[in-house]
Amino acid sequence: MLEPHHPTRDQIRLENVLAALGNPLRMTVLQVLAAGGEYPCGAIVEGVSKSTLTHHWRVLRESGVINQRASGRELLLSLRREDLDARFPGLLTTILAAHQQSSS
Amino acid sequence: MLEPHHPTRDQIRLENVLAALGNPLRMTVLQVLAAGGEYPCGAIVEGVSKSTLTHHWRVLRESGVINQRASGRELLLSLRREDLDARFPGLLTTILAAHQQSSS
DNA sequence: ATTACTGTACGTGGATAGTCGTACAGTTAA
DNA sequence: TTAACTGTACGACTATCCACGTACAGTAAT
Repeated sequence: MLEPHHPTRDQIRLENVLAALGNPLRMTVLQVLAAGGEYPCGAIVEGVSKSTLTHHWRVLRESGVINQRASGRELLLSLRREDLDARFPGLLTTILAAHQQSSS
Repeated sequence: MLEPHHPTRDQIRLENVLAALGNPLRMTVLQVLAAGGEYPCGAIVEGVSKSTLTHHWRVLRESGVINQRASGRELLLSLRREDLDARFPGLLTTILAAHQQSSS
């Protein structure tokens, strides 16, 4: 399977990250991936069609939030925590904490 | 002039805040207001029509980012820093720092 | 009262977002 | 080699976003 395009660390733009996370489905994905590890595309969100998920993977990938790595017939998703922490220190941690706050 | 509707502190939703700031014009507004104080609508951004600005003021207001207060024939805009800091500790500071990082 | 000023409301048009179904490419298993 | 599985590509459709011009309401100044 072809490796999709990812922005380099320096190409990650704050506005794209915020816009990507300004969506409930994608915020949920962030929360799942924040625990660490890799997940195939189909193992994160339920009740949404495959083509809809593909759309959201693209938004998250092109904004620099996630990485997609081919493995067999799966694409494994993971959070680009090191890159995001290096580019915008504290941002991810603060957003995740705010989301916990918000959903309680 | 009629006071427009603002969400209460508890009604502020993280996703709305992130979506509001995931736009270059509105991020610029945040940066201006972050210095503190109140500004009339027409004194923040140039080169955009009044009706376009009204649209962005609504997005920022309804997401809970800004306050609009009537004063004479002006509406004074200010950042809802206390409310945002109370609701999402550190979020605003981190985003502003990230924006400085991003624009350099 | 009349005029000027500040900003919103409303309608419009083009662009983008979000959803889906179908079709297809690549990989693995039978 | 066939069949099943994972996910993307593409096109369609609806809804929302973003920008604008025009019209109007409220306030202040003349």
